[in-house]
Amino acid sequence: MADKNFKKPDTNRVTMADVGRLAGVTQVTVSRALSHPDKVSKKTLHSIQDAIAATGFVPNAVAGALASKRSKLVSALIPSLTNVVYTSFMATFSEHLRQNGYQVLMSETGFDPANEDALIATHLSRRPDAMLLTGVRHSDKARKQLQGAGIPVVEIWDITDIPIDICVGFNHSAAGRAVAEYLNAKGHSFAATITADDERALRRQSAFAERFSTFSRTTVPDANTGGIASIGAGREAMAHLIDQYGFQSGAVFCSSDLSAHGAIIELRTRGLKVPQDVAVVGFGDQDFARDIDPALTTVAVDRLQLGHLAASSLLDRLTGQPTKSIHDLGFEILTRASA
Amino acid sequence: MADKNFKKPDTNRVTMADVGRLAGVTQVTVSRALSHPDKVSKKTLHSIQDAIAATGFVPNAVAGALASKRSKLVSALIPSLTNVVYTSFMATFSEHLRQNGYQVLMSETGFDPANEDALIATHLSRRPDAMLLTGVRHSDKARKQLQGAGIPVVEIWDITDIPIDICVGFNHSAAGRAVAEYLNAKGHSFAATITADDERALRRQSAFAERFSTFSRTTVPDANTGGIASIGAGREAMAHLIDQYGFQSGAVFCSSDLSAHGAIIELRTRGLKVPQDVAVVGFGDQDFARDIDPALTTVAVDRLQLGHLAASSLLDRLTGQPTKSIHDLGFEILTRASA
DNA sequence: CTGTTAGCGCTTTCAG
DNA sequence: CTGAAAGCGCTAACAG
Repeated sequence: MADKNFKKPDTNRVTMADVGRLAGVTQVTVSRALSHPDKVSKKTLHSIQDAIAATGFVPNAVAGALASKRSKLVSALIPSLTNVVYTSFMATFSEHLRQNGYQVLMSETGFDPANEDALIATHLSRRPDAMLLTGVRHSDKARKQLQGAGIPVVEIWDITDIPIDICVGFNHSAAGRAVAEYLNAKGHSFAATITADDERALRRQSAFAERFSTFSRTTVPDANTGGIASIGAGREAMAHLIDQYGFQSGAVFCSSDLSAHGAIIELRTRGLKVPQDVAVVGFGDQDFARDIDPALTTVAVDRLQLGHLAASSLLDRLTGQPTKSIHDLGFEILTRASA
Repeated sequence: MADKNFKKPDTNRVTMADVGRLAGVTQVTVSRALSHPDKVSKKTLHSIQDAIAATGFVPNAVAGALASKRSKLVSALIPSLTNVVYTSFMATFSEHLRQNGYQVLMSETGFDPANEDALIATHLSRRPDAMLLTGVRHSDKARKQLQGAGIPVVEIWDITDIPIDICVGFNHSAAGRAVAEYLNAKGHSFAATITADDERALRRQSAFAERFSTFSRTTVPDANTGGIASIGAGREAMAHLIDQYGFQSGAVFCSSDLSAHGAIIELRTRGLKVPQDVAVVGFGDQDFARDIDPALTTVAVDRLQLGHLAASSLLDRLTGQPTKSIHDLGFEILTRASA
């Protein structure tokens, strides 16, 4: 809005035509030299390369994209930039795509679903060649827009029978149930949960609570940490469970390793022993999970695999290869000291 | 390379011309309705909006950028996507820019400086309206390319007298010295450091070591954690300090809150008390610093302010406002329980 | 192997 | 307030 409609101080931008002039060929030949060097004679190739070096030519990908209808851009919408769970995935994903000549345009959606539609439109205006979305719950409008764009779309971190195009993730309810079974097998008869305000985390929590209560016939109290999981939020939630529910023995299933870490700190500060008094299970298997004391029992998802699959299935679509559209990565409970 | 030169299945993309046809005006009027709605009559504005809704038109920002020479894109090169220190800054930065109609194209440079030049070129090919770089050490080639692009550039996390254009950060050597003085004032006569392989971290470390040794007349052993700071790396480094140097009392200055956290865990696991036996100082004031036990004494930089200033000074340049080119944010030692 | 000819879908003058 | 004309810098056929 504060847009001054300011015109860029026409930097003497070098074009392919300029390079061509210097090398004694037309602009088209320069274009060819760059994209199909084998279709150009060694001699002209050389003089073009010299001309490029001399002029400091940087190709204009904007013009290229307009002409070719391929932007070599992949849009990625993730809930949070500061959550390592998402960014570590993105690092793998981006790297894989970059190696194939694509750049990733990433935006944070936050945890407000309303935000997503607007962001999708903004991203589509850049004419990305493909798009990555987090989760499988998207508005009808979003689905329609994406279908209209006619580009490959991958939805990650969750699975569904009816993906927009491709999905790669795992079943969150199944994960919640598996943890309930694990803790029951360990002989726990009381359990609580610490959950962030995230749709998938809530699904794990409710599946956990439902299953666990079939074993213990007690209800499973939950402490919600709000939007973002953190060590601080985990401490607070644990404090709440202790103060409000007198929770001093049993097991706690946290929606994130971070809040689990916080819960452990709070328990120890109060003189409670982990896992003897309270067992703690995290989620995500972040890098620190094995390094804290006690080492954290948690649910692991192969994020590397996730990043690779998301990228390679898009790449397959982009190159016309056949691809599976539903990838269930599963998960694994890693037993460590905390539970 | 594996590029099949695959052509996009010509989705019947709606253009401004299509919208115009439906609304009974020319393409130009549609363009105006979108960018200068006040220059179009209420009536045509309405019929255009209806036509847009009916067709599901999404403007083509690629064509727009080519014609206007403004991409509304800002490139950002950061060392690591998984380091909260950088991403929390980016969240602020991106948000501020988005509110002004810009999108941020972010890439990870890693800690290998050689990578940067290639990435800068790739980014410049998208014709961003501005660029953000991390640190103030850049190759001559990079500087030249950036100057040739003629766009505003902001360098963050460090300061220099000769920024490419704008820099906003603080003096890392001064921070290192300040911590040395702080620990000396607390009466410590032995100190060690735990440092990641990061140019700025190394500068803090060497300034710290130099200053501290003028007080204590002992050398300051350093344990290098390699590329990325983490809790695990901090534990290992602390173990190394204890095992190799018999370091069981004194103070440790860590280049990151993460490694400091790891150091504390290692110390406690070995039965050493923090801060009674060993005092620990971190760097960065990450969100968890106040939440761990003992709460972490650390060096804080106002990341929010950093994000805002980086964005607003670019925006100032973009709108032709005068702007300071060197912003020294300073830093602050936050005294908590660990040192 | 190289050049010619047409656009890609917009924004920007300049007229009316 | 609206339209006509001219490109932005490149890629994609098609000739030669």
